[in-house]
Amino acid sequence: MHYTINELAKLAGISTRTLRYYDEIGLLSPARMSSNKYRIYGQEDVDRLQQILFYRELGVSLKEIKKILSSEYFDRLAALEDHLSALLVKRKQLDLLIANVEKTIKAAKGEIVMSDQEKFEGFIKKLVEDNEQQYGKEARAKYGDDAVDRSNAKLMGMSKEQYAELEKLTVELNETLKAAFEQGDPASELAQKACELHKKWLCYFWDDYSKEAHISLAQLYVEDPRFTAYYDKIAVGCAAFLRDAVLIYCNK
Amino acid sequence: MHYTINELAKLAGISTRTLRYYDEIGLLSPARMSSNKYRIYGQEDVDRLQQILFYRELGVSLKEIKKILSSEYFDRLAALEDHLSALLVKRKQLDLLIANVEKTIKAAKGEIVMSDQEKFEGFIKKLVEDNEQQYGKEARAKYGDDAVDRSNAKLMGMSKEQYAELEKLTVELNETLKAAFEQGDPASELAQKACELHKKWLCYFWDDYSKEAHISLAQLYVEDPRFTAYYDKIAVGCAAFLRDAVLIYCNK
DNA sequence: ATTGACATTAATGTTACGTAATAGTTTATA
DNA sequence: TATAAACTATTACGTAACATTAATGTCAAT
Repeated sequence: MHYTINELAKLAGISTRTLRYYDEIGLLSPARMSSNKYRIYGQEDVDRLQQILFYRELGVSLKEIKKILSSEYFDRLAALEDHLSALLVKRKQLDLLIANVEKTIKAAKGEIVMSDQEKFEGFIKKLVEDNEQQYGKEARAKYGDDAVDRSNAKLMGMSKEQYAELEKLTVELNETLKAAFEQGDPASELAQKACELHKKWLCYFWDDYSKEAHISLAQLYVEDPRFTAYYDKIAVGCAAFLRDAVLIYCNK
Repeated sequence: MHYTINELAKLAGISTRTLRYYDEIGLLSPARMSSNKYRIYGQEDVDRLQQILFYRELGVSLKEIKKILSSEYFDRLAALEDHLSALLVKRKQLDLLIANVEKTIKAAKGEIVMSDQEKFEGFIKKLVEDNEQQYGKEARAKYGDDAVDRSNAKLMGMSKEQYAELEKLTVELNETLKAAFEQGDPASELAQKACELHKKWLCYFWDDYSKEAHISLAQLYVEDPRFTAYYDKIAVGCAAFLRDAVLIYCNK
C-alpha cells in the first residue's frame, strides 16, 4: 500500500504542510520519491506516523518523539516518565499562577477600595431607584437613564491622572471619615470635612450634584447592605455616621 | 532619577536584551535617548516596567500587557478575569494530558493491557519476523502484511465489553502463570492451564491460531528482551518457564 | 593610548507548523 | 487535443519572547 502526501494527510487528519515539515526535520521521510519528485509513503511510514501522532497527543515535542522512536522499548517508557514529571512541574507552576491571578483579582475587587464598573453601575442604579422613591417621577426624569449614561461615560472617559486623583481622594475621604467617626460627633469639623470630601468624590460620578441626591445617597448607605458593608469595613456603624453627618452638612 | 539600560536591567532583574525588545515592540520606550543614542529611563519607565513584570508573572502575554496598561482600571480587571479563565482552560487540558500519559505509562508497564496499536504492531511484527526465521518465505505469506492488518482490524473493532474481558483474561493468565511458576513444574496441571489461557488470550489477536505459531511466540518471549521483561515482571525466569510449558502443551 | 566595560544595531535560532507565492505535473473535462 | 482543475514541489515569511552572536561604537580609568 502506498500513499501520496495528500492521501496520507487525510488518512491521518493532518496537513500536508505537517508531513513536509516532518520530512524536513527527518522525523518521517517517505519510503521513496516518485520520478516526478512526489513523496510516496509506504505502510511503514503510516505506522510510524501513527506512533508520532500518538506521542504528539501526549504533548511530547517532535524532537523527543524522534529520539523515542529510534530507541528501544524501555527508553520509550523512561521517556514517557520523564515527560510526565515535566508535565507535573508545569501543572504546579500553572496552579501557582492561577492562585496568584485569583488573589490579584480578589485584591483588586474588594480588599482594596472597589472601583469595579459593576459596582458603580449598581451604585448609580440604586441611586436612581432611591431618588424615584423619594422624589417620584420628576426625579426620575432628572436622574433617569440619561444620568446613568452620562455617569458611565464620565467614568469611562477618565484619564489615568484623573483616576489616580480619584484614588487619592478615596483614601483621603476614608481616612477623614474614620477619624471623624472615632471622635463620635457628626457635626464636628472633621465630620463636615468628610462630607465635603464625599461631595467632591461624588462629583466624579455625577455631573449635576444636588443636596437632595446627596442626602438620599447617604440614606442608601445605611439601607443597602452592599454599601453598609463597604463603609462598615472602615468602622462598624460608619455608614450611619456618615448619613448623620451628611444630613447636617446639607441642611447647614 | 534616571537609569541606563544596564542599571534598569539590574534593578529589575532582567536582561538588557529584554529591555531593548520591549522598546522595539513599543511596550516600554525610554524617556529619552542621550546624545550618544543610549537609552535613558526615567521614574515613570521604572513604574511602568514594574507593572509589566507584574502582569508578566501572571502569565499575561506582552501583547495583552500592552493593551492592559493603555486602558483604564476596569478594563484591567476584566482582562485579568479573562486571563484567569484562559488559565483555567489550560489547566483542564493539562490535567487531561497528564491523565493520558499516566494511563499510557501504566499500560506500557503492563498493569493494563495495552490497546495501543503500537504495542501490538510491534508484537505481531516480531512474530512475523520470527516466523520468517523459523519457517521461511512460506510462513511469511501466511503471517504477512495481511495478517497484521487483520490483527489490527480485530483490535480496533473490539467493543468496550470485549476489551474488558481481555483485561480480565490477562489478569487471570498472569496470576495462573505466576502460581504455576512458583510450583516449578512446566508440565503441571496449573502450568498447562496457563498455556490454555495463553492460547485463549492469543486468539484475541490472531484469527488463525496454530501450535507452531504458539511455540515460536513462546520462544520469542525468551529471546526478545521486550517480552522477557514483561514476563519477568511477573516472576524472574517466567518467560522461559512459559516457553517450556507451551512446548509441552503444544506437543501433547 | 590602551584596556575593559558598556552601548548600539542586525541577524539568526528556538517550536511546530500556517500561509502565501510561484512553478511544474497529473488528471478531468470540453 | 487543448485547457482547466487539482495536485505536487520549493521557498520563505510569520508566529512569541526573547537568547545569542557578531560587528561596531562610546566611555571611564589606567
